[in-house]
Amino acid sequence: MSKVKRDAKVTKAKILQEARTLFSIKGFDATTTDDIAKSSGVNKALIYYYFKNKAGLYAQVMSGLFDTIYDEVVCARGSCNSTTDELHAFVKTYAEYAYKHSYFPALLLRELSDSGAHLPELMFASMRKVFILLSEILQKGEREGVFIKSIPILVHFMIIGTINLMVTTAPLRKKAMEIDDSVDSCAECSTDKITTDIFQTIQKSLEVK
Amino acid sequence: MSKVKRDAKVTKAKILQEARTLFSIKGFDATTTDDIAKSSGVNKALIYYYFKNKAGLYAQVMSGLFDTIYDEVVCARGSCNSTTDELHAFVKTYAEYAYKHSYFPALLLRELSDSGAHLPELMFASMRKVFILLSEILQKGEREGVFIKSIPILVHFMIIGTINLMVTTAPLRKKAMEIDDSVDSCAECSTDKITTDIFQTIQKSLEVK
Amino acid sequence: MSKVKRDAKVTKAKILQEARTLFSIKGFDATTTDDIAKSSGVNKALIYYYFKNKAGLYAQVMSGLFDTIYDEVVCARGSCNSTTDELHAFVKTYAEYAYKHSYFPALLLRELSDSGAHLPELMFASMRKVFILLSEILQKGEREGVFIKSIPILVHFMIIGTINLMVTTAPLRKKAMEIDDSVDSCAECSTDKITTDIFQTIQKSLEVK
Amino acid sequence: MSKVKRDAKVTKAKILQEARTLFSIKGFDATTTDDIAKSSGVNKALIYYYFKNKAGLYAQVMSGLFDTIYDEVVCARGSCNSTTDELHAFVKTYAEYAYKHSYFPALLLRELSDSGAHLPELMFASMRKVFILLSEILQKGEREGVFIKSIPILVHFMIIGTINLMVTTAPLRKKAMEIDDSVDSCAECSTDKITTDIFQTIQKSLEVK
DNA sequence: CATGAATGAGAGTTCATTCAT
DNA sequence: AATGAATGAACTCTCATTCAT
Repeated sequence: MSKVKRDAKVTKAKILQEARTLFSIKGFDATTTDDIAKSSGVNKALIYYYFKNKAGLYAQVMSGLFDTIYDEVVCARGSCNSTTDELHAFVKTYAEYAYKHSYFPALLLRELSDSGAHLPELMFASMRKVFILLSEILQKGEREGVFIKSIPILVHFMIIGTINLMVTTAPLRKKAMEIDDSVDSCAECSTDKITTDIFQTIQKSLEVK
Repeated sequence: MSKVKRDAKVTKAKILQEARTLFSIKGFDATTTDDIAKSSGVNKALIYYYFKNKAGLYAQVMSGLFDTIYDEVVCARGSCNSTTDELHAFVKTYAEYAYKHSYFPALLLRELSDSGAHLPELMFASMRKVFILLSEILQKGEREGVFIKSIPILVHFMIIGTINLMVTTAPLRKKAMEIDDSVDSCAECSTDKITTDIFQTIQKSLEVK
Repeated sequence: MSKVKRDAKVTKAKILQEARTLFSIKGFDATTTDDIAKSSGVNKALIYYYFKNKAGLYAQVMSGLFDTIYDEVVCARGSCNSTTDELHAFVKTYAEYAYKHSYFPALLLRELSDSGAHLPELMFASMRKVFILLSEILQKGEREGVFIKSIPILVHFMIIGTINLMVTTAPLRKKAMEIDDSVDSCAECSTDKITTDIFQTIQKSLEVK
Repeated sequence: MSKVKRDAKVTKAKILQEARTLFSIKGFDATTTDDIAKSSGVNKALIYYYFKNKAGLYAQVMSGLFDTIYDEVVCARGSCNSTTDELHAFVKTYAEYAYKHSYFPALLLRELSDSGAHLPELMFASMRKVFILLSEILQKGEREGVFIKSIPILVHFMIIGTINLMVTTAPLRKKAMEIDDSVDSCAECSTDKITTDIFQTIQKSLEVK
């Protein structure tokens, strides 16, 4: 029994958390294992002991993220009483998650911009699960006659593409506004306003006339 | 007719072209100046002679891209005879450009995922010009009573976000389809189909009832 | 008894020693970190691990030297029983140190010829301490009425300037003598003779008539 | 006949002058041919055309210096009417030259700190000529019975060592004074005062009692 | 006489990774 | 479980020098 209680799980979690933050801020390449070790307050070699190497740590960081978001969407969907509501819940949950964990959009966009070159299997599967969820909602709506037939992946990308860009460009848009406010770049829009607008756009396009 | 090339313009252009390709495939960090020099068939030091440093080369590469796309949109807009047409031209031009120069979406997403941390002024200005273009179209439509009031940046991100993701994920979606084709991920959709769908979605959401 | 060396202190000392030698022979710029690493039998990166960068190593090398000389002078001064003796001890100690560690005058002259452009704070402080020591001796002599009032820095530079030049030009003077011995350039003078001569010169100039 | 009169001599002189300044400020290694070319307003390649290489330029710069100082001392000596006066003229001329052309002491000290490793023959000869001059004065004084027997090289180094250090450390001493003025480092002494003090010191030590 | 284009050889520095304890 | 010491392979950037005109 050691003096200081050193729980492997706690240490590992701390490393994962710091890595997630750093990877999202600086990207995979620009984040060094030294950075992560320092932030986590552990020795660099320990990272290799736990995660084999930098790529292994990255993979673990990434796959954790999508599982969380998947769970949240599933959960939110539970308390809906119409398919339209479910669509709304999807948009709302995703947007709120993205705004709350602003490292997430950065990581996702960067990952997708690689054409999945390094995309670990695990992460791909997790990402896909979220997409399947939306597909199910759209199909259900179609069957019920409340949505017209659509191309699910386009709807999906329209939702998450817009939200992700809004989150990652937030500081940029704020800066732009200070320089030139003649064009509204929604620099101070609330998450709610954005969520609503995106949902309405999607809904209108799916509407059965 | 000399064997030795000593034409600054030609050499510079060659470097820029190879750099563009490499940056888009591997990103800024993972692309080395050695790579670029080798691909361009020039001595590494020449890159520094012309572009001061790696970041300088990157900045020139990026701003060149947006200027090109801006010009193409402006050009396409010229032969339109309604504001709705102009919107269509915007979507179509952007989509076609993105599909044709598939390195572009990767570069853009990667850049935006950095929250503009390294975003050179030059590039920011070029990007903004494209956005302003769309804003003008939307405002004109409003004034004419053919579009409802909208949030330009959301419309913009909806268009380019969707297109960029479709382009960068193309190989990924193809791979996914081979594994599991139960959910349509539009792996073989034509540029035209995608353009049309996106345009219609946007149009419906802007429609005055 | 392990074969592999993992003793930080020993390794660090070895690097410092080799660096000192190389810097004194070739100067800061012409000495490469590769040279130092090779001489020390360590990996180049280890230099950065211990000293942050080349300049940091240099600073450590230099301030170490002055601290040593300071200590030696203080020590020698301890066993003196007159202020004149103390002055003699100063000259003698400095001269003996300079002749024994002949890399030192080279490093010092080179450093001072830079007008302190790169002079690290640490080193400046160490250098100054030696000067203050001499100042104290001179002041004490004044108070006691054995020395006339003098300008300490001039006395200091007269002593160390002469000694340093004698040491660094030793090979040059030997070479010169072989070519033309009509003018005595003291090519084979002993340290003792030089020390005595310098001391007497200074003493005479300080003498109260 | 070209439009703009481009006199080779003028261009060469300009390069030499700028090189002298730069070498004295930054030393041989840290001065780049780019620096010199830019300062001189000429193309880099021209330096190679005129001086073969960087070392050649350096050699030309250096040997020019000592010839000048030699001439000035010889000249000053001409209007003296005692050997003591001649000694005074030597100190005075050297000090004034050093203070006026403050790049000179830096170059000299740096050069001497190399133990003449790179010292070009030409420069060595020029330096030696100045020393011989002093030797002659000292010998003459001895013969006349006004000076005691001395070691010429020590007298020489005492004079030029002190002066050179005073000039090169001027900025350093000024800085030191601002921080701590408890010890006088002669930060604001005039050239005249320094010259006088050095001369008197030397004179006293040579005095026949 | 003068220049812009181009190069080769390295220099300092960084970093993922491993070793020994 | 955890650490400081050590390494090898790269990477960015610099610079003296040369080429072609």
